[in-house]
Amino acid sequence: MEADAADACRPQWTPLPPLRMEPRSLQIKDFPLMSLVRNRLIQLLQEAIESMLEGIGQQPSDPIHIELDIPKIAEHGHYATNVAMSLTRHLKRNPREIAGLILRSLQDREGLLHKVEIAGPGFINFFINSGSWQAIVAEILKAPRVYGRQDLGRNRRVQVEFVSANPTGPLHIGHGRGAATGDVVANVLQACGYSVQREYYINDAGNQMDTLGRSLYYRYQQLLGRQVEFPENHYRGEYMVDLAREFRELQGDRYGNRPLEEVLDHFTRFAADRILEGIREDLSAFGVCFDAWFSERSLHEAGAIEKTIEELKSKGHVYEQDGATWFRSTAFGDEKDRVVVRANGMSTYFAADLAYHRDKFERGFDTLVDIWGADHHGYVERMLAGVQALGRDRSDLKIILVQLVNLLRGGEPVAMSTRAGEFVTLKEVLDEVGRDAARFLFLTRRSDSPLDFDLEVAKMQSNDNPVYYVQYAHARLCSVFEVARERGVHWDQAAGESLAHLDRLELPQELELMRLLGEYPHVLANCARCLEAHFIPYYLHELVSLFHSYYNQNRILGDDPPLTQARLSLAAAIREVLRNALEILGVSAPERM
RNA sequence: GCGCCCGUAGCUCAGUCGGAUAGAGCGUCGGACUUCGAAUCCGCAGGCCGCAGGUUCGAAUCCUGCCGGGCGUACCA
Repeated sequence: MEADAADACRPQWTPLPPLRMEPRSLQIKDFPLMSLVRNRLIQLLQEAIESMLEGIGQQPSDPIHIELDIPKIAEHGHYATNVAMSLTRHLKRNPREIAGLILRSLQDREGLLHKVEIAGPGFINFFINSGSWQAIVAEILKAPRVYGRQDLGRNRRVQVEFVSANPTGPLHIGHGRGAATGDVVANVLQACGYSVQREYYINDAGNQMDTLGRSLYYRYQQLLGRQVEFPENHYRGEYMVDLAREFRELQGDRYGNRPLEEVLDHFTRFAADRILEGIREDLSAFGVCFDAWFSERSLHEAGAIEKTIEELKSKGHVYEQDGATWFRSTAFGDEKDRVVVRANGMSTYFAADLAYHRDKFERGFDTLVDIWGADHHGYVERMLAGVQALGRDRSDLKIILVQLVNLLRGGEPVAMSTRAGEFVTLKEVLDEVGRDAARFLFLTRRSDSPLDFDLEVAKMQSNDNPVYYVQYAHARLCSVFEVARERGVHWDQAAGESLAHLDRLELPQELELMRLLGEYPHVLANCARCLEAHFIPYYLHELVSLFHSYYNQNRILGDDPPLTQARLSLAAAIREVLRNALEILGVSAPERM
């Protein structure tokens, strides 16, 4: 069982090679694999603006942020920027005049640009040379596995903590969404040059653990035929009965006559361990692995909570009132101070959380990312207050709230009540719809937006299901190469890498496809900046949609050998980007389907 | 009551440090397989971006108020 879980945990695709770079000496020009055209253009603009400011005797004030938009209208160019307009205030000149000054200083030595113009209120529109787009294909073919990787993170250490479901029951579909989100955010951060650790926090302390142990104990008693009443607000799910059965098989009937107090610990441990094992298995099946599993109990055992409260006390952030110990979170913007030690001497869950986050920082992480269910949003402010009281910056902790999942079947809501123990587990969903569809659907929504998850749609193998739309494109591309081989057409990959024949790619759709391929690194960078995954599915949809359209109108394998070579190179580049992006999503890229 | 999030096409949703004429899927309707995969493509229709003000060259995006929905408001975990 243990070995199976570990195997399932191993990715079935080839893992990405580790990022090996010297973190210190990095310049933009060292990263040709970032958005090739986009980043080069931004660089040219930066230089132009600096020299323009110098020319008119202005200080290059705050770092100038250059935003490059893709205009909605083709006549406005491939890229457009509004820097001239955003500089009006500082330079006290009108935007079109500034745009003119910038263009005068712009030095396009390598011939990136075909045409530049000033338009509207002061936009600068750029038209890119076809050759620049074609170079993107060559770059992708040279290093497809690392395409999109970049060094935004400069190796800064980030920890992503996610799922962290209480070990009191199996994971349900909502946890699945959190798992997919956390996993992909971590993948993205890794791809963007952060050093990432994935951690699961196990709430294995507190009242709920006793409740868990008692729940098992009572179910066990019932199995032995005792008339015991199962208490309200205990864990009534069917899984608890299964667990009792399993307990009885392994441990026999000898606990039947033992009083609860004597054996509670034993029952609790058994239940928690077994449930946690199940959680691990479910996550493995979902393709989610953690680097570390952190036990709340270990904090208690190490006295970390007391130490944390001591530290807060020494910094003057803690006071006594009504017999309890309070953390003055209002000093950092929380609406109300929070109890850390109750009047009965027990510390609160929040106190453990403070200790936990203190521990994370002590382990050397520069930034912490917490992924929480949106029902915990009321805890965000106090946690941020805690981080600040511990001497860190508020921005060192990023809390991502993942909204709840509404489970539907054929448009009808599926009743889910945790209290009655009737909920749809992640495992059931995976068994029914499959891992690829589940992951993809979880990720096609902004995390802060509630998600309708329809089981019927999810398992539908048709155009209703976006995941197959994307995978189909990949399979189709593979099939093209298969057919080429059958016909004895040899694709000269080396030629593609060296740009040979690529100048034959000049159809508007081809240029647009190449432009999109070039945007991929920028999509990843956006995901890393916003800590959001959903841009990737949307990007994939756009890319694939354009490809399908192109494919239906043009033949890749034709009777013009150089053109065929060029199109095969383009097809290969698209396939590589699809594979690359799907891998980040944890979704397979099938060669056949 | 207070706090957070959300109101964009019939439905589900993108639009993320304010940009030019508002985007996609699904659904409706009509077309395209003798040709590299029709799980695909092409076309038509569909909008006071919840409402009202404000900020400015410019607002779906920022601010204020209201309306509607979700969640949270413990010396629970």
